[in-house]
Amino acid sequence: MLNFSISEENYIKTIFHLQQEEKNVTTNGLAAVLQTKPASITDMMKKLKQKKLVHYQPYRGFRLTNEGKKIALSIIRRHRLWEYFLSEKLKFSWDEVHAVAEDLEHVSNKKLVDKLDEFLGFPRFDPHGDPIPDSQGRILKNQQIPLSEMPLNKSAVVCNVSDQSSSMLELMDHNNIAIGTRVEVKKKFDFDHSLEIKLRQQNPFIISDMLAKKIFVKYGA
Amino acid sequence: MLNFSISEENYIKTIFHLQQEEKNVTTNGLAAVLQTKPASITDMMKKLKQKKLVHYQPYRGFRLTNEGKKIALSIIRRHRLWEYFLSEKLKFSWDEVHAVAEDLEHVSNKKLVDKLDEFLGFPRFDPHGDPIPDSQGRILKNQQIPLSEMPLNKSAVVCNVSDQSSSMLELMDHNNIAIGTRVEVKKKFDFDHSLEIKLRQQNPFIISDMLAKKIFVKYGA
DNA sequence: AAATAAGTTTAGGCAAATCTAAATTATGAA
DNA sequence: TTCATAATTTAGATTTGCCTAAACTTATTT
Repeated sequence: MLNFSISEENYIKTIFHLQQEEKNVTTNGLAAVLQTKPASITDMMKKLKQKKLVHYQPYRGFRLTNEGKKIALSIIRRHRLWEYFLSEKLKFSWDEVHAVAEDLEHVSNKKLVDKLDEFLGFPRFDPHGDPIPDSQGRILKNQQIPLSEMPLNKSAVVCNVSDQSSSMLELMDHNNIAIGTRVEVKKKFDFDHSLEIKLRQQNPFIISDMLAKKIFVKYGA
Repeated sequence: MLNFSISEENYIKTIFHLQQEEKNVTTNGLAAVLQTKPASITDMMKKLKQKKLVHYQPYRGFRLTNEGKKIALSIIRRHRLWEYFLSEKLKFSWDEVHAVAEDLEHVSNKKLVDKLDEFLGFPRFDPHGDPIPDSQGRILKNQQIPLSEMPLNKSAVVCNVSDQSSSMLELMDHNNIAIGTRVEVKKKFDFDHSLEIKLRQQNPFIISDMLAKKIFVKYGA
């Protein structure tokens, strides 16, 4: 596997995430996420197409090739292993790890990454609950469901948050919800789809549908 | 302290090391070490002068300003902390850590570096025996002497190796000499200044003057 | 089906970091 | 002191990644 620039890696990684949602990734869509201009996207797509990392026809959007996906997974592996390290070993709070890992993920020495994995005890989920690809790029699927889809009175644990904006994190923090928090849905309101939830040792309180859709939980654990 | 490009950081760090030896660093000298062309050095010196990181007059060589030295020390701090981490925690062999740390050192997040320092227990020497600057840029001086200058029959510990070429490392490895190895000089030969040395549980053997000048030891420890 | 709006690409430029080749400055030997 | 050589700088290109503005394609609306 060849070496890629930081810029190329950021494009590849972001396309990977975007194409989980939509069939094809669009120029404007990617530009918005990468905080850059559509023209820059087109330039890079030409380059990545030439390197056979994306399928791309002008005006038709793009997707990663299998080779592109492999590379994306190796970048995501690095990112999430560093997040785990920062959280578990350096005691960063879980909302700080992402930004720091954005830099560390571009150090692409394979031996470093594999030894880090070993040092951490081969964790398969990062502090946000996202799966960490193994050295072959394989990921375990954990069947997470959004809080909004939970049945009433069944206990589960928060394992993933699909929005890492600071406004989101602020709200989570204010409500004392974090990765690992045990939660139960007590009631659902038809009017605005808001939910009443209960955390351990706390009185129930109400959260919006919008928030509940972004908090993912897993039974057990 | 502002942010610098990877390229700028490599120039600053290398000038710092070179100016320990010589009064002024030269264009050709720096070009040789950085594996680049003299013209590139001149370009960068103009930029670093403008940023007040080097004293530079055309044709007269250059040195770091105090500000430049501060930045150099922070880069060296990162480099050596990562070396320590790689060696101590990830079990890299001591001749592998340098190359990997070359990449990690450019992640300049201050909180990351300070937390890493804390996680490692605030070590003050890296696996090569070089001092690690603290968060204020202060370094402990350890009085190392080259093996070639040791008195006879006095025991000391290898703590530094001033040449990290693979040919050097190969020779060290072949002779079972590593950082931390306890060593004693048994005899010095006037003819070619070669030395007979003895390691723990081994028969004495002879090494060249050239090698002995590059291996540094410290008493005690 | 044509017109318009939205999305995308092209063309041309800029800054960083590098290069080669030519010009300039310094140095030390005769 | 002058001159040849070595060291350094300048001038002009190149590559990467980004930009703006203009041109073009696609999709939508009437």
